[in-house]
Amino acid sequence: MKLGLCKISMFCLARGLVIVVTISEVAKEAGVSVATVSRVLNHCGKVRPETEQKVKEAVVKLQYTINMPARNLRKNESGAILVLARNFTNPFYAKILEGISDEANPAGYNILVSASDGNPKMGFQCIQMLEGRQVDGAILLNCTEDDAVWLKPHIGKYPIVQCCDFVAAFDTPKVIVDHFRTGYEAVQYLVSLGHRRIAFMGAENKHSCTVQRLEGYKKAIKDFELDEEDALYISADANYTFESGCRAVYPMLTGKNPPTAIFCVSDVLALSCIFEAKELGIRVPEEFSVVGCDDVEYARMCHPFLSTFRLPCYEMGRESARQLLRCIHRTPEEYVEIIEDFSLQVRESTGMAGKDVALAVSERT
Amino acid sequence: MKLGLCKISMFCLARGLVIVVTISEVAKEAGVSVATVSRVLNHCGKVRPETEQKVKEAVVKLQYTINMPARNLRKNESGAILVLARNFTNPFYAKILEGISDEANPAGYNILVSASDGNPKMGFQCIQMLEGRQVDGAILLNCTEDDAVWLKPHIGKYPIVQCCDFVAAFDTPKVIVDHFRTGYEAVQYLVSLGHRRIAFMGAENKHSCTVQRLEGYKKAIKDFELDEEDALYISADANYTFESGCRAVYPMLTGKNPPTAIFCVSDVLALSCIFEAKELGIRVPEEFSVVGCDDVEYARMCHPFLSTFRLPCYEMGRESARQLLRCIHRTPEEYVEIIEDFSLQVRESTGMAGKDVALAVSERT
DNA sequence: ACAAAAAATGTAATCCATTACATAACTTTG
DNA sequence: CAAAGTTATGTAATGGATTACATTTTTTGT
Repeated sequence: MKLGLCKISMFCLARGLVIVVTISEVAKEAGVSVATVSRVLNHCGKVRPETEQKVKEAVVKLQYTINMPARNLRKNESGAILVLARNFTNPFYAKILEGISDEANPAGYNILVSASDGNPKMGFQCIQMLEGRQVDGAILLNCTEDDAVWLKPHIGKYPIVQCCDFVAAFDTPKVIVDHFRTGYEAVQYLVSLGHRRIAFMGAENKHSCTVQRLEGYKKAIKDFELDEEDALYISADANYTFESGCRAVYPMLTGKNPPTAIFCVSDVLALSCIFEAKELGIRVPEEFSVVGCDDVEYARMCHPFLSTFRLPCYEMGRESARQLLRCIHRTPEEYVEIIEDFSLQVRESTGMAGKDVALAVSERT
Repeated sequence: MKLGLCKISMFCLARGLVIVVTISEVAKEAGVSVATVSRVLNHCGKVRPETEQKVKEAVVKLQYTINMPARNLRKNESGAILVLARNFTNPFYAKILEGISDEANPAGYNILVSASDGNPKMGFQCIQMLEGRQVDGAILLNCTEDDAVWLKPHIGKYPIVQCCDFVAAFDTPKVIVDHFRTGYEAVQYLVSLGHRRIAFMGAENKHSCTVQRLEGYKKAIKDFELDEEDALYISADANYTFESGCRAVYPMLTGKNPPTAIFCVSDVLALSCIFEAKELGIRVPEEFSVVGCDDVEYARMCHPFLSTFRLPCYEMGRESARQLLRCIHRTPEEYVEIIEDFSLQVRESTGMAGKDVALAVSERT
């Protein structure tokens, strides 16, 4: 780290000189009472147009701005909502966040973010901020059973929405996709291509998307009477990192009787499978098919383009915010479990089982 | 979108029943004055250990939590900082955000995020939140000349730090890398591999990283007496999208006398060049070398691994937060321009000019 | 044991906007 | 033109914590 040219910030001096203009000064300037000023500011109550004009002029002249903490105190609200996620480096969460912003900002709410990094301090933080009235509600992106300790006693007390990953038993609005179905349909799709040995890559966490997809996968394996072996379930680390995906899939690909296809609970993991397969000289999709989940933008940045489930992240974000605002404004709907649709994007990382057929297929698409 | 099982939220009912415990109730319970309770809560002033004990017990018994808006009003602070960026979908910004959080959270500050999407409402928002005392300071990730209108009159009035992209003329603390040098060194490096026709891919924005890299590039082109042609400068869209990168590089690669190397102002754009080259049957790096910027994790997810400049995003985030907190606490340092180091990660997307030599090199590494 | 110094605690003002209620000004109606 | 009804405006309480200053209690020194 290098230090640049010397520039002394005049900040200290300047800061002390800021004169704080309050509502009563505006009132004095306009020759009215504070109540009238407040009424103009809040567009409520009856004010004679000419009075309103005077007030507005005074506001401009004195460059008045509302002191939000004061208003918040009086109104007992904060005008902010909390978004709690494992991390925002994941483009998947970033997209949800975008949706939340687009819905909440126009409604006058600010977004506070907090990355829990998967550890349970999350609950403490969250409750802390709700109790401290720093936020009016929270959207949880990675709720798991582990959160019962802190969440259970507070459900119904504060506006909380579960988005994406969730725990069914917690009675909050939920905006989710049917993860079980993704697992089931992934297998179904691969079976339709002729695969019989299909692996599953999860992650070392209790996220519902991981857990339920595995269940869907297992159900499908049973239903279609496919090879059922513990060796076919592997796990990357809790954060779905590329390296952990490579490490997890390597022994499977080099062992005897490897699978001909795999379903991964995230795109990054799917990319790691494709990468590792290529490293080992295994052709994708001719010899090994890979299905991912999320449809991040990187899924189409190098060949083979990834076949993956597209989840409506942005829309889920918006819907979560919508639900949360309903709770905050005490107008929740009767239906609080909203299941968004997903769709399988068939691209280049999947093909028919058996090389020759596969080649023919991949050439056709 | 489908609606799930009917679950009526009991939220409405429960909410109304929350009894608000105030500091004076705690005082009464503990048999002391509010001042004493406050002193215990803030760990300031002298309080007899046994009194402190009584207060703490009362706090636990009544489940008291501080009303933050009230405290903030009195202390004239918000305990929050604003991070303004074009978007957080970009992993580059997400990483910076992570650094900011890790520094600011332990110091008791919450993080408010706002995606400006590159439009000038940004300034309005930012000033709005500072004036409204909703945040104690702001970190700007995409400051450009366009922001002068709103920013100039407020510099020194509010704690503001420029991170990453910046405008030199705005006298705020800056945490940056020397973008000019990245441009220069990219060319220098490519020249060392024997390249003489080197292109540059920028973006349709005024970000300093785009602008200054182009300047560094041009200077190097002059210094090394290389081919200097307008046709060698191309631009992707303002958001550095993959598709726009593909569109921009296509005519160049298919035109006559194409370059043998290109330097891109972002990794996603570099990946788009590699992609497009491969589509056209141009081998990377044997026939076409590509250098990126940012070193996002996707740079090493498929071959050829991208040669790129690694910027210390996380550390820049931390340092920005550190600087901002100094401003907020009125203890800015004498040096407010902090230049972080970058490093070129030489990987597989660059090679010697001329196929045979290039092959030899790529095999060696 | 008593004055002086130090420590602990309490009282009340303060931060600034909102809003219930009171009052004033203005219309309408018979 | 007065009474009743509307509409506009003002007064003062309120939200819940912090903190300067005042007062009480404890400790120290002789």
